[in-house]
Amino acid sequence: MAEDGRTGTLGIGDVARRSGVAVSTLHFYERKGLLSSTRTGGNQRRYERDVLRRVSFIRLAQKVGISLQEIGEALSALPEGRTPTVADWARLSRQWHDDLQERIDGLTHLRDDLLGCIGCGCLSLRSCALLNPGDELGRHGPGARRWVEDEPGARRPAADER
Amino acid sequence: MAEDGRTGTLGIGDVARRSGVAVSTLHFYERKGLLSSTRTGGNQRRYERDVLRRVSFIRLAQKVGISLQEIGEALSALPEGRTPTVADWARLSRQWHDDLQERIDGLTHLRDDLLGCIGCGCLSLRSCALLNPGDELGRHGPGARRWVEDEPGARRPAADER
DNA sequence: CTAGGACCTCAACTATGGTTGAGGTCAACC
DNA sequence: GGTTGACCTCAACCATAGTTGAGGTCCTAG
Repeated sequence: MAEDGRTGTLGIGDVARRSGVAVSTLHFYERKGLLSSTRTGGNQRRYERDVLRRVSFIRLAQKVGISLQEIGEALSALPEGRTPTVADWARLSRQWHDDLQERIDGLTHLRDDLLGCIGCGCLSLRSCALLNPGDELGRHGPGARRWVEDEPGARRPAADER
Repeated sequence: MAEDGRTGTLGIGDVARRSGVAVSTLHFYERKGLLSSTRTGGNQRRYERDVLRRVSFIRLAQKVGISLQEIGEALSALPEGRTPTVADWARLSRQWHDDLQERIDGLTHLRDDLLGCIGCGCLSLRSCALLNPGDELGRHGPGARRWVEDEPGARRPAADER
């Protein structure tokens, strides 16, 4: 379908072409509650133009490393029943901005530690700051909880010590 | 098993406790070729002490956002048949450091764009730098290829235009 | 009025990074 | 020498983020 000049609505193919995401991805986002559409009598999706902004926002947030679930929660916090305003988007993006800043700080910290710590081989030492994580980025499960030395002669923890 | 004082080798439980990763994860890493072990007569794994360094390195690299596959490639590029030296680790970590710096640069760029671009609502404009991606972080498939305006009155591309 | 492209649903499949459980063996302590 | 905890394999399962394909319908242009 080409864009409907009268109603200003878009078919899914239009949205895919104009947003750069695959039709299957739009279906997927809709299943996940990130997008919504109305249907024609023939059961085909019609989108309001604001869907393009939503899709842009989703892709952008993903780049920043935010999961679809979190994105969905943020989007669903938008005022219901009306097209989000610039102010709505700005509020959300400020939140993303802060998250982003945190991630940058975490990575920067990690980078500095990497130079000072692994670079010198102390990856093997229990005192290593990197390996006793502040866990800036530890988003994969409980993750690393404890790291000890593996050099002979250094103090060894008792077997039952955590 | 507690650590073997005579041979200096470690059982999988020791490695798990001391590295902070689950036994199942060590199995998994071994299946993926990231770790290796010898076996006792009773088919139980025995690890050299250097495995702790490898595990630390793997977890660290993951934090930096490197996939297990890439980590495996880097590890397999280590000189064969000998325990990696501090210099080997340093070479690898320098590579990670550079990757990390790139990611930081990308995120920083994104953060600045976020303030200047979404913050002002121009997410909807085709000229938006963010939405015509340099794709610093676009690691999810072909990803966004094209983003256009969705405001009435602006130029609209022909239907067959990409 | 018919051909063909666009669209529909649903199920299955991909890859990553693991975890969980069943069923069985090993080994160390009493 | 038996009990118990640590270990083994293998298969199945979880979540995330989608993609692919089968089988069928819609709709628009010629």
